[in-house]
Formats: sequence, structure tokens, C-alpha cells
Amino acid sequence: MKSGWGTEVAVLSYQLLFAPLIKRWERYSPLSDDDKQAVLALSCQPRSFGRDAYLVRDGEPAVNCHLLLTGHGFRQKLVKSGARQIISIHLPGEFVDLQNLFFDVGDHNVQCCNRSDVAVIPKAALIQIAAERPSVARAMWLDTLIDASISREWVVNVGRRDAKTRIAHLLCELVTRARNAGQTRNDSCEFPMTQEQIADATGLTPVHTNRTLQTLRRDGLISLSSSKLTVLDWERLSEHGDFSERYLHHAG
Amino acid sequence: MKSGWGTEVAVLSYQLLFAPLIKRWERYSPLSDDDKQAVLALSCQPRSFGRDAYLVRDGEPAVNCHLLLTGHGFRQKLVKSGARQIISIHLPGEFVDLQNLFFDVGDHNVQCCNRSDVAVIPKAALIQIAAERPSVARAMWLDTLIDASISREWVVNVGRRDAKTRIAHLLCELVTRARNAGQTRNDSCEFPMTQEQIADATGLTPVHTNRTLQTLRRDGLISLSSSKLTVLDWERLSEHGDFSERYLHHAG
DNA sequence: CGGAAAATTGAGTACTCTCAACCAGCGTGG
DNA sequence: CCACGCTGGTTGAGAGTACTCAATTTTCCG
Repeated sequence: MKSGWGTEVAVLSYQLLFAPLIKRWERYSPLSDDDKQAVLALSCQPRSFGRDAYLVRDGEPAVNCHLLLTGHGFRQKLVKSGARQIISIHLPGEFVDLQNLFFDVGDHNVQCCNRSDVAVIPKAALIQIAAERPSVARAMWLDTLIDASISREWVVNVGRRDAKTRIAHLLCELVTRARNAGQTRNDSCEFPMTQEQIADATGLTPVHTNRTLQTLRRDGLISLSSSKLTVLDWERLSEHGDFSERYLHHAG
Repeated sequence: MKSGWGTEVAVLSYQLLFAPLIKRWERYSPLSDDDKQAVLALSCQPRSFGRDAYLVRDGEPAVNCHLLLTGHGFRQKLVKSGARQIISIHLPGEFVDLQNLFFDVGDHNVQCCNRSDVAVIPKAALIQIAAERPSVARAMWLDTLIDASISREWVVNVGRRDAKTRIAHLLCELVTRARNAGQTRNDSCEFPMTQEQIADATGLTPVHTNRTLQTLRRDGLISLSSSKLTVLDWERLSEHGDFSERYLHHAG
């Protein structure tokens, strides 16, 4: 578990680590064998990051993009008062900052949630592959469009839903995305967020988040502990969370 | 003012009406004369829409994209309780729904703010021009990336700022975008939003929005009436609103 | 000039926050 | 092996920002 790239990752071929990415992109856009080979051949630096490590900082030059190979990530912004708002959560297999592709400096912070292996890919390489391969470009663009759609739903979530609905909605989203990525088992998935992070993602305080999670547990909707979330009653949870997965635009 | 396409618009050439769009896109990406001609030659249907008219509806097929030639637009989603969250505001010269380019059905509603002239462009035509002209594709992609960046800032705004800061921030954003588009005169710009719409954009109630606007006026920060916003003290307004324009990614 | 929409005001309420203390799990080190 | 300390989770009590309801005034158009 503590070993870095020296052991498990170096042994695994990139093909394996990029497989989830290619699988997702193929849903968006038909990729030829050449396209896939080009993606696999992307110049890229594998690196390990620890809990809460920063991948990109608000206001600093963004020269690379980061693909999560293992572990979760999140993005956040700080406001004047010092409060933090988490803007998005990312599952293994996702890019955390593809939206920076054409921006010279990042407009927010990107962090690892837990210990993660990350493929650090120079933006220039991605821009080049996008220029040369329209199908890949389309897939990348779609990644950013879905990311944007999720942001819009988050605006709605923090703007117009009460605490219980808000947290239920967040959990529904994350379980659905994990399911779509093949990362669930019997309505359970890995869930590395602390209650403080859930609070910062929903615009609540940690204390109120704690109490609200308790009511969700008491109602028999979820079970959440030690980095594992289990949905006990999807029907009622999604109803409570005012959740519809349309905005995730999961084709197929 | 009441005349539709029969008079002023028909007289003006598309070149004039598309000028703001091309000007913006040229900031993002170098466009050749051919590129510009191709944009001007886009198959497109001019239409007039009235106040609050729907351009796209949540859950319905999205076959066209809409470019605002005159007038403002906004996008919104409804939640279970019936409340409405406005997701973004759009100035004349902007696309309101370029994010739907690769989505078959819209995931939210798009409306005109006031009486607007809109270029209705088939998505197929935009997809084609993007496929044939990488520079144009890049400009379009950047439009969607900036749109996404604004959504992220809105998550922060409604999630972690108090009412006064929240409204001040919204006003700062809109004035800055209007200024960037050449639509201000002495720190004044057109501002067609009702207080109810400001409330729905900031996640507040109309009553509280009203009281908060009064304090902004009383503090001598703004003057706002009859569709016109004037910033009386930009320094203090942007300070109050915790506003930094970096997220708008306005190059040049 | 009339009616509807928008803006404004008042009073009472409540959801969520703040502050502060306490508990539990777990990795570290003596 | 167990004490220690840190982080994360839990609980209690009191406060406050923003909400609700409802009435009234003003503005905007036709």
C-alpha cells in the first residue's frame, strides 16, 4: 500500500491505467485504433501524491493536466473570509483539470483527496493530440462539457436545496458516477471525503453536516463510515435528494 | 424599438451582428479570413423572442444553438420544491447554449431576459465548422470553458458568501463582462434583471435581495433602477464582493 | 388611465451557524 | 504493548442571517 511507482505502477502497463479513460472517451466519440494508440503514447509522467497534496494552485501557471489513475481528487476555491468551497469531486480515471487546457493560469486549486497515483501530462501534448485527432478532441471537449454540467447542478444544489436534500443529492451524484465507472459493488463505493469536505462541497458547516448525515442514516437511506458509502434505499435517497442523472450525460 | 426582423435587423448585415462574436473569438484563437468568412456564412435563422421566452427546455431535444444578437438571456433549473436557480446570465453577443453542442437533450432551461433578437444556428452546422476549422473549434471550446469557469465561481458565490457579498459579486461580474464586451459607458451598463431574478441567481429570496440592494445603494456603491446599473465606487464594490476577474479569463 | 408586475416594508419564524466541549479511532513512539 | 496526540466525528446550547407571509406602494405598459 505504501509502495509508489517503483512497484505496482511500474509493473502495470499504461494501457491498463489508461483503460478507464479510453473506455469513457469511446462512449463520447468513436476512436480509431490509431487514436487509441496516440492516447496511450501521450508523453506523461507518473507521480504519487499524498493526502491533500496540491496539483494546481489558484493563480499559478498551469502547464500540465492531471489524470487520476488511482485515488480521488477535488477542486476548491477560497473566499475572502477564509471559507473554502469545494467545486467538484473526481473519481479515479478522471481528469481533474482538463478545463485548464487553454488557460495560462489556474483559477482554482486542485488537490488529491487521498493518496493518489496521477499521470501528469503536459498540456502541449494534449493540445497537439486534439489538433491532430478530431475524435479525441471531441472526447476531451465532452469531458469538459460534462464537468461544466455538473458545476451547474452544484450551483442549483447549494443555491436552492435544504441541507438534507443537498447532501443526499451529492451522495447520489457520487454513487451514480462511481457506478457508471464500474466502481460500485452492490450499491457501495469508496467514499474518501471527510465530513468537513462534504460540508465544503455543499456550502454547509461541518456541525450541520454531521447532524444531517445522522438523519440520513437514521432514516435508513445510507450507511457511511470508514471511507465506504453504501446506499441502503436508492429509491428513497434519490427522491430525497431531488436527483435525476440526466445532467451527468452518461451515454450507454 | 418594437420592430422585428422586418426592419432594422434585415437591413443590418450579418457581418455587423456577428462582429462581437468574431471579435471575442479572435482574442481566443487566431482566425484566418477564411475562418471568419466561414463563421459569417453559417446557416442560421434570425428570430425575435419576447421577454421570458424559452429557447431551450430542460429534457427536450437540443437541435440548435442560440447566439444573442440583441438583448440578454439566462439559464435556469427548477428543483423539486418549485424553486428556481438561475445558472448564468448572458450578454448580447454571447451564445446561451453552446454547451449543448454535443448533448442530445438539454439539461436545463434557457430563456430570454427581455425582448431579444437571436441567431438560431443548427448544431450540425457548428459541429461541421468545428471539425473543419481547428481555430474556430478552439474558440468555441474556449467559450464553453469560460462558461464553465463562471459556473464554478457561482458555486462559490452561493455556497460560501453572505447575501451582501453575493449580490455585490454578481454585479461586479456582470459589469466586468459588459465592460469587456464594450457595453459600458462610464461604469454604467444595461441591467435588465428583476430583483426576483437576482434572487434566483444568488440563491436568496426576493425580499432579502431587496433589502440587501438597499444597503448597497445606501453605502453609495451602486445605483440601480429601470434596467440600468451604475457602479458608483468600483474599488469598494469589488472589495465588498470579494471579486477578482481572473476567472473570466479575458485575454487582452 | 387602468391593471399587472415589480419593488418595498413590517413582523414573526426557522434553518443553519457559532462556540465549545467531548469522544473515538489510529498511527507513532517510548 | 500501551500511552500519547492528532484528526475526524459527535453533542449541546444559544445566536443570527435569511426566510415566510402579507400588505402596501411604485413602476411599467398597453
